[in-house]
Amino acid sequence: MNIVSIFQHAVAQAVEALYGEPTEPGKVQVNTTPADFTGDYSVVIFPFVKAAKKSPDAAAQEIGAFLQEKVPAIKGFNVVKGFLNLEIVDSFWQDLLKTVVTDADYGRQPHNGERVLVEFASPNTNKPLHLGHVRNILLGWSCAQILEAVGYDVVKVQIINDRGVAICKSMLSWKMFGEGQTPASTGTKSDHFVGDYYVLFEQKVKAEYEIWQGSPEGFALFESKHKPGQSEKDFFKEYKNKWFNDYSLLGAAVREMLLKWENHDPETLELWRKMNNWVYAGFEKTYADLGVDFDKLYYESDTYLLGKNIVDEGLQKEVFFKKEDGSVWIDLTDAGFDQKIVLRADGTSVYVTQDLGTSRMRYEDFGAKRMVYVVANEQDYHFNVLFETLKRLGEPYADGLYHLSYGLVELPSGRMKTREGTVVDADDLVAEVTRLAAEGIRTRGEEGDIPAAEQAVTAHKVGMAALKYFIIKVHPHKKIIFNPEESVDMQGQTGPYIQYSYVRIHGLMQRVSKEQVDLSLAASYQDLQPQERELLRNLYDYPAIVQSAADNYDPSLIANYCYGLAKNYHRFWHDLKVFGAETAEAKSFRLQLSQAVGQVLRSGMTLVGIDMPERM
RNA sequence: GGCCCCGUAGCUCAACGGAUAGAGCAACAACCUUCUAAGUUGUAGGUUACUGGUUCGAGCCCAGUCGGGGUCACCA
Repeated sequence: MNIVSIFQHAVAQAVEALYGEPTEPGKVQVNTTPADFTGDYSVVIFPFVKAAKKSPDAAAQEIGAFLQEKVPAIKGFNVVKGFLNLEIVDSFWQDLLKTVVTDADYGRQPHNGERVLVEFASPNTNKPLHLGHVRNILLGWSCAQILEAVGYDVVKVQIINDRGVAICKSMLSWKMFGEGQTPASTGTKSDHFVGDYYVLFEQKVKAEYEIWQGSPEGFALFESKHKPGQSEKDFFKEYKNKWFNDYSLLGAAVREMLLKWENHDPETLELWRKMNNWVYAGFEKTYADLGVDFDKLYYESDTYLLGKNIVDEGLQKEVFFKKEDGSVWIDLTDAGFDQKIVLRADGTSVYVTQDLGTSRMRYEDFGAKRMVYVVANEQDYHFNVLFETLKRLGEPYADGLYHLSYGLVELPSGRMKTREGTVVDADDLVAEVTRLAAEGIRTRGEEGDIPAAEQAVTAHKVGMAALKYFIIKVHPHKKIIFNPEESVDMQGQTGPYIQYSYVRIHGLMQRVSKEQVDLSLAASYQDLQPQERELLRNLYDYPAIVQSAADNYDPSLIANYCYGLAKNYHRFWHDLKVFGAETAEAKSFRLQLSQAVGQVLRSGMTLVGIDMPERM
C-alpha cells in the first residue's frame, strides 16, 4: 500500500536473499531524496555492508538491481556514496494525483471511535486576553483539529478561573472608584473595562505601600527584619506579599470580599456576576476574532471544592497519608518529586485537589480516556505531580493524559507583566495585523475589483494568518520573542505567503469553470517535470505529516509542511506555464495538480486554524 | 542546590541518527505589455555554546561544562 513500506519490505527481502541476513523491514531507512540528486526515495545502504562483505556502492548496486526486478513502481535507480536512489514510475504519481482530487478528505482518517478532550484558553476573569493566551488558544485549537483529523472525537473545553483574589481586586476597585460607570457608559470593550479596574487597584496598592514604607511602622519593620547589607528597596520588594496580607487596608478589604463571596453574600455575588458577564462578553468577541469556539465550559466557582472525595479514597488506598496536624499528603519522592500536600489541615482544597476532582468529573461527563491540557511550561512540575497522582490512584484515564507544555511569549525586554503594563493585548494585536493586511490589499491587491465588505473580510483573514502562522510555526517547547515594533511579517515564510499560493490556484480554478476546460486529459500526460514531481512528493507526504503532528502534539509540523508545499508551488508557477502549457495534456495535468495542491493547502491550514481567502 | 526546558547565519525559525546543516527577514543585485510581484532568481552570511564518548555516520543519542529561562507555595 504505502510506497515507503513497499520499499522497506523489498529491501529486507533483498538483503536476506543476497546476503542471508534476516532484516526487519521497519528498520530499513528510506528517505526522500534531496533535491540535488536524481530520484524520489533513497535507501540507506550502510547498515547492510557488513553482511554484504562488499563496498557500500557495490552492495547498493546489487540491491538496486534486485529491487528494480521485484518492484514494478521503480523506474530506475542510481547509487551515490552508499545511497541507493530510486526513481518512481510516472503512473504512480498519476494515481496519487487522482486519489487526492477524488478524495475531499485526503490526509484525514475515518473515525476511530475514541474520544479525546482538549483543554485550552482557561483565562482568569479579571482582565482581557493577551498574546500569551493567544498562543495557548492557537495551540489548543490546532491540536483539537489535528486529533479530529486522525479520527478522534474531540471535545474542546476550557475551565474559566472565575473566582479568587484576582477577580475580587477588580470588583473592589470598581466598587470603590467606579462611580457607577459601565462599559456602555464609557464605550470601552467590556473585558478591558474590568481589566482597567484591576490595573487601577494595583496602582492604588502600590501607592498605599509607598506611603506605608515612609511611615514609622514601615521603617521600624525594615530596621528589625532586613538582612545584613540588604537595601531598603530590595527589602520592601521582597516584603510586598507579606505586607499585603498583614498590613494593607486594601488587602484586608479584598480578603473580606473573598470571604463574603465564599459565604454567598447576595450583594457580592451580584457584583461578581455582573463583572464576570462583562468579561465574558469581551472574551466572546476575541474568541470570534481568533475563530475558535468550545464545546463545554467549566467554571472554577463550580469546581473549586471538588476532589475531596478523591482524597478520602486515596487515604483508604494508602496512596495518601495524613500528618499529625490533619493535613493530607502524597509522597512522590520515589518518582523524583517531593511530598505534596493534597488537603490542608483545615480540610480545604489546594490547586492539585481541584485538578484531581475536575479530571474525574470530565471523565464522568465525556468518558474520554485521553485528555490534553494546554498549559504553559511554568506548570510542568504541577502536571507531573497531577498525572503521577492519578496513576497511583488507578484512575482509568490516567495513561491517556498529556500536558501540551509550551514556552512563554516574551518581549525583547523579557517577560510580559500586567502590573508593569508591558502586556501585548490580544485585541490590539488583532486590530494591528488586520490594519497591516488592509494596507497591503490597498497597495498591491486588485482593490478596484473587490467590494469594500469583501476587502474587510479578506484583511481579517490575511492579518490573522500572519499572526497565527507567526506563532504556530514555532515548536511548542520553544519560547517566542515578539517584538511589537516589528509586529509580524506578511512576506516570506508567513501565513499570507501560503494564502497567496492558494489565491493563485483559486484564480486558475475560476478560469477552469468559466472556460469549461477538460481535465480528463491529465491522465495521458507524459514526462513529468521536476517541479511537478516535487509537488506530487509533497502531496504524498501529507497524511504522514498529519499523523506525526497528532502523535507529537505538534502543529508546527503542519505549518512548516504547508510552507514547503506553497514554496514549491510558487516555483512551479514561475517556471512552468499552466494555461499556456505546451500541450493540452500538460495543461490539463497542471490544472489538476494545482487543484490538488490547493486542496491540501486549505486542508493543512485549516488544521492550524488559518482560513484561506479566494482573492487578496 | 535538586529537577525540567532552551542554546543552529546579524535576527526569527527548520532539519524520522544519514549525503554539501536548510528557509525567511535584514543587506546587495536581477526579473512585471506574458495565469495577481504578498511572487521568482542570484550574491553574501556557520567550528550547530564548549569538552569528551557511543557509531559506518552526531545539530540530534550519552556524560560533563558554560550560558538563558522555569520550577521546587498549605497561590492558582
